[in-house]
Amino acid sequence: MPQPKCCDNKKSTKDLSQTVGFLKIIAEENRLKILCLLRDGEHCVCNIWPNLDLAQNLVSHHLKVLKDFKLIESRKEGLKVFYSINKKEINKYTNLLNHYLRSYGE
Amino acid sequence: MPQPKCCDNKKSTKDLSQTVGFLKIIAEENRLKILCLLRDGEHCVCNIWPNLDLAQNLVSHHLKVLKDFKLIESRKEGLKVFYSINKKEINKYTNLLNHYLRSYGE
DNA sequence: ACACTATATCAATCAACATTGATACAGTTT
DNA sequence: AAACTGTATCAATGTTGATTGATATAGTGT
Repeated sequence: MPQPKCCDNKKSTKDLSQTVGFLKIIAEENRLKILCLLRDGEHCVCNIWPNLDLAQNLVSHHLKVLKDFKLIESRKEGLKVFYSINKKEINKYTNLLNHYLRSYGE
Repeated sequence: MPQPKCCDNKKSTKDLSQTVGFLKIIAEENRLKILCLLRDGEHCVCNIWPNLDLAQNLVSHHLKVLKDFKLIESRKEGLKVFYSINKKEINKYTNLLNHYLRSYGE
């Protein structure tokens, strides 16, 4: 895979800023943990919440941040809301990021 | 590679928080750009600076943040200071991070 | 020693973002 | 319909971190 140029044109500038946007979202302990928790499939808030030493409304807030950025999706079932990973988006950003990190070689 | 557990023990808690620390460092446009610029080898500040639409002291500041976290190293030669990637550390954190991101599969 | 160049540091301000507390809403059970 | 449960929203506060402006330091050339 070609290495990204460093903002020497429009495309690479956009790539960098998208990547940084993604990084800002996941550079938060609780949010990264949420993503980690959702790896084995969808979970309702009532299941996520107890795993994060946080107030309920804060969990809700972080879920919203992740969802607004499309890293997760939600589905309502009765009173409960189930969240799951949006693999497509996560992979998109992971690939972008790997452009920047992977190529340092040994 | 085994997937990291989500803070259900001391080791995985430390991994997560180290990863988040790394993410916070690189989740800044200018810093990620600096890392990107340094991929083809070492550069002096006088070379990095013009690539970042920033004041000189700010470039210096971001370099310090990266260096304090050991993501880059520096070498002085006369008046100039040359910075380069600390591949070992970058790879360490990249691997940690990949534990969290890579495994979402297709 | 003096002027100059490259880089770093420091205090102050500003902006972004996480957290708190209170409250709202939607769906369920009685 | 009233009470309850699970989740979301909102305004206010607090904290972290980026930026600015001014100044310092270290090395170089005269």
